[in-house]
Amino acid sequence: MDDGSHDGGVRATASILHLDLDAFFAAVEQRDKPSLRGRPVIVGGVGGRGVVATASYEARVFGVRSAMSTAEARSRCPHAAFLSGRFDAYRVASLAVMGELCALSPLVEPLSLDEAYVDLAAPGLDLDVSPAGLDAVASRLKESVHQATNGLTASVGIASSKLVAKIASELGKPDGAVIVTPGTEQELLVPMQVNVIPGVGPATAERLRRIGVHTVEQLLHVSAGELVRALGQAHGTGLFELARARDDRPVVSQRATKSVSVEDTFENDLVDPVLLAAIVDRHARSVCERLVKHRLSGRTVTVKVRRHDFSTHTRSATLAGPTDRPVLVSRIARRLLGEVDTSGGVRLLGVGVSGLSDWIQDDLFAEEEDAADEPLAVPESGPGTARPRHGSGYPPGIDVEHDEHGPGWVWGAGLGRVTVRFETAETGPGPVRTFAADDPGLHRREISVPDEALVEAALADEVLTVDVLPDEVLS
DNA sequence: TCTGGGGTCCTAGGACCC
DNA sequence: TCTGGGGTCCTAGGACCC
Repeated sequence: MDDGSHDGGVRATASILHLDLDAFFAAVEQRDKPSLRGRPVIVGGVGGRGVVATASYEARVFGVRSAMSTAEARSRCPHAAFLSGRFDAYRVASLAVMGELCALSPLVEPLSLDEAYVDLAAPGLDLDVSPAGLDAVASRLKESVHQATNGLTASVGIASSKLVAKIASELGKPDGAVIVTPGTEQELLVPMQVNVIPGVGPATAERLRRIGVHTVEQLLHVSAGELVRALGQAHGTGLFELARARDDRPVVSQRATKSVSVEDTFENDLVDPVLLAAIVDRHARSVCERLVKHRLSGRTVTVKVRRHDFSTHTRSATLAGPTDRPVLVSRIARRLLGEVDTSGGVRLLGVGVSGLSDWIQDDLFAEEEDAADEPLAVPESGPGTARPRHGSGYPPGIDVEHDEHGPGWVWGAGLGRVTVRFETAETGPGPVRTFAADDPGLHRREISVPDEALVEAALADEVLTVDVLPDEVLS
């Protein structure tokens, strides 16, 4: 590759901007409630097991930091205002900020409610990236964020890479802007502690300390091989490059969601299995609500248990096809919970779904209504594309995940036959049967017929999935 | 005074297939 | 009869980020 840049793909111009709102949650509270201005404000969990999400600068003077337990924050700063947070308000403010960023460039990558990267050299954009030009960009942006949010301040870093832009915005805090001239990145990093590099947390810092590394300068003297030995392949080679300010990660605007989860830490440890199962149900419902809202479904259900001693355990199971059904997620999650010893008390309980698909059968139906004359496509994904339907008279105790495409889909596809595959989560694929597609009672009647796989599943209280597939897909 | 909730990515071992 | 190696999927745990 010969594009004039040989520094691990780092750009020749400072065209990546990182914006970070100052003490965001606390700043929104102070903005909306004048009596809090100039006072220490701490937003986070206010219960006995809460932690600090954001401390205002007035509270930081007393040593209060993010991720500190609220109990410790109270002892350090008893006169602070402790607030549990108003996420709707934070979301509104965040959207306003992201709007200003999108006005600056079409390529914006939000990292959280209060942080984002912006590509100042996005295709079609013709910004002045000279030092004077970047100064103007930064001050105009800070001003427009201030306006759009009714008074919030942000810090801005601009550099030739994500790594350095982020470190630069941190240096600018609060309410500042730091522009790093291309070519000077390395000298900026060298005197810093290794933990300024994003990805170097307490565990990595401790491993580095053990090989005598505290600063970036010292990190430069460690070979790639030695770093890989100490930190593993990905982290080792990654850190070797970052220490040299070599970072060619692009700004990526939309990243797909990989998982959805809900968890809850209890004021007191719970032991009652009935209560725990009820909480699993509640979490499963709320996870599925969010899946539906985002038009997603997922194949892998995970239960997370943090026990009285803070040890954390997960159990997961993967279905043949994706689901967004609370009863199914709940059923599996309950079973997984049963595999964990909870007799000593449970501190935290969570339910998550991953292995997400962005399609569900409802999408297909909706499209078909709009384009009824289009040939009906069979989803490439194969099994598990059918939308579940409730109350179809299955044998008691059997939960059917996938069932019955309905006439609009399978029959409209003009196929002569459909294939039904019986499958349980435990035993894998069961019998495969083919039916004439024009039998209107086919699914209901066949599924009601006692079938070995069905009976076994019912007796074992297992999850049953029935995939309805056109012949071509199955073969 | 013990350690939130929502995520992402990585590692390592085993199963399974070619 | 013995000996493989690579790729993919799944599971459990851990580090890290805001």
